[in-house]
Amino acid sequence: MATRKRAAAPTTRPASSRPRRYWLFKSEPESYSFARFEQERRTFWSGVRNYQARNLLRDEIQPDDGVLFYHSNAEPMAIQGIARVVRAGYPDPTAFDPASDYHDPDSDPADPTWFVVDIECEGAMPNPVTRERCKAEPALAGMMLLQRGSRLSVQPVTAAEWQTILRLGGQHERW
DNA sequence: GCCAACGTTGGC
DNA sequence: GCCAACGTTGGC
Repeated sequence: MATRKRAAAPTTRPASSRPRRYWLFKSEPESYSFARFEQERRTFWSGVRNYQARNLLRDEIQPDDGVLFYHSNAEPMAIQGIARVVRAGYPDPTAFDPASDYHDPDSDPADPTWFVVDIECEGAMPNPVTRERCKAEPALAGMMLLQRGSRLSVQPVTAAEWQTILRLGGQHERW
């Protein structure tokens, strides 16, 4: 730092002034389905054990951001609905729970390795947007989800992709 | 720091 | 069930 001041300037802008961003969260329905999420209405997105995804959960994903809920390893593979981020990243409690499938004994509660965000259900797609449908849509050709070898379970979605998917899903009035 | 072995993800 | 792609681990 070039100079020292008694009070440092804020290093981040308030979340409210930041444009809304969009994300896609993958879940295998056998593990956690959109139907269950719809019933529960709110959940914390636990169990992510990949550093790239962790960085997004910890640093980038903010309240009011939009989330596409995608079923992977499923029939059909599809974006089933949308959610809204309601709490920014905080340490993943399952990492500290020896009884959890996601337990990570190397994660120190004083310096946590893994993070979650809270999301709230905004509703199912009237027409779930299948992976096949996405692949057929030229506007979605650049989607991370569709890139060869892409397997990030929490990934960014552009505003244009978001709008396209909501339109295809019949949800475009909502946001 | 390299890289081979291994484990996982997830579409097909 | 197969296997390509990717991430992690650990010996050196």
